[in-house]
Amino acid sequence: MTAVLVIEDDDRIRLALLLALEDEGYDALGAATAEEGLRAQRHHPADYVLVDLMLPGLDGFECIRQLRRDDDVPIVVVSARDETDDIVAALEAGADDYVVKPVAIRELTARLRALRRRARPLAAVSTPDPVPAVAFGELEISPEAGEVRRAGQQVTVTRTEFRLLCELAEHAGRVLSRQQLLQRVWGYDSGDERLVDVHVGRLRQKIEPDPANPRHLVTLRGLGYKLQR
Amino acid sequence: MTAVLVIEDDDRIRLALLLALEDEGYDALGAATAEEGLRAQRHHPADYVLVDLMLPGLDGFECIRQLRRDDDVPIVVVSARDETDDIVAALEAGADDYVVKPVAIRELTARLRALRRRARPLAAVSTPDPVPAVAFGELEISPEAGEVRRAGQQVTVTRTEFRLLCELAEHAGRVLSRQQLLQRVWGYDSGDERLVDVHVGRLRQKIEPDPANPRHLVTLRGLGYKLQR
DNA sequence: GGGTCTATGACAGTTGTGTGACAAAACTGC
DNA sequence: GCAGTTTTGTCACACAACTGTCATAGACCC
Repeated sequence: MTAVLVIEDDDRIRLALLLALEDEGYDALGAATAEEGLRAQRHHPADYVLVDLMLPGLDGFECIRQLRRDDDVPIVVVSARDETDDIVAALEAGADDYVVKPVAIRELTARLRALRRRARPLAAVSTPDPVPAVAFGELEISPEAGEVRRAGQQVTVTRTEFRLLCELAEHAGRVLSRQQLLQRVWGYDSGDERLVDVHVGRLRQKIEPDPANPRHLVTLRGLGYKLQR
Repeated sequence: MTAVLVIEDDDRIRLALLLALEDEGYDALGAATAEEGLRAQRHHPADYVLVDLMLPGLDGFECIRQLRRDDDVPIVVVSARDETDDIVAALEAGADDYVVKPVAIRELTARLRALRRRARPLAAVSTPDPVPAVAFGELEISPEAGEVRRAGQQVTVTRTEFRLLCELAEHAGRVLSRQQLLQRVWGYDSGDERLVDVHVGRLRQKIEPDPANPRHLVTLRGLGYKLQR
């Protein structure tokens, strides 16, 4: 599950945020001070950090700088102050986004998802030999690791589906005919083209937000299939 | 230099943004409509795109979706509307950030810099080779991608329409008789010439701004059809 | 104004695509 | 090897999209 750390000294606001985030399906954790938050993040790294600016002791700016020193986690400032100076300073300190309280939980989670799309896949940073991942907006394909993620969520695809997806990804934006796919994915020189349809259908069930209206794995009638962002 | 594309229909706001961005050392380019912006980005990709939501013709949301389809460029919405629904919809459509007008230029550039930190180094790997397209004035025909775009906006044409269009484009500026088209597009040595009319009509519905007064796909009475700029 | 040419809406036949059901094949743990 | 599970390929059918024909109305030319 996706974990969020909320660093906010006001108990009521922190609690409200935590509850709202949990309602949205996040695993939310709170900290009342910067020090506490930094410690928590060091020991149990969350996937996102929300941080207030006005904190007792170490303030938000410093908290962001310290977080950034050894963590690439997306940081969103949630502050009551709507001053350009604060916004600029927070972003310069290393924050990724800045929203002004009170903020609708839907906006907040939408911003988290937007950040998720940009967040570096962990592997690319921490693995000495980076896995050549391919990203298509919400879709991430790691051919080496043999895994596929949609909006950060890992989805399990079968080997055939994976090969099919890779083949399409390799020629992203271009149409591949059913014949070409049969050839490249299955190694068949001829065969029933319906086979491709079926596997495309199954793949859509797994990687499309709305499989009935595919946005990435699209059909080009009479031509074949194409993968696009 | 870092290039920014500003898609905003209000001339004064666009100009103000462009000047301010240039002051900050960016190479700023403006577009008054989504269509114009999409075309600009396709031909001269900028490093960032700022886009308004309320645009004449194609609106901002659709513009974002189309940009995202084959571009990983950071997109920031600059809108007068401060509604949660708009913010969520824009972010879901693929925007990376959303700021409310009027916005301090310092905040905007700070947000751009924050986005740059996140800009996917993977982009180079994941961005597919640009799909070759034949440009024809406002029209772009791309056999590889199996698509046709008018003013940057994708239009779906059927296979027959596509072949017909290609045939006309190949002999752009010259008249092709119905017989010639029947021969080349359909492979018929003889047949009802009305068939060509019908398909030309359907094609016009899709690619002409005003299908009743065709400007590109014109009739030459008694001779045939011609594609012109 | 009459003849010719063109545009277009309606329609039915055809083709292409999506999908659920099912059985064969491959894999798994024992 | 065996029983249970997952994956794969085949098939049939329903549905959607496309195509070509036709009829009608309108545009154009002399």
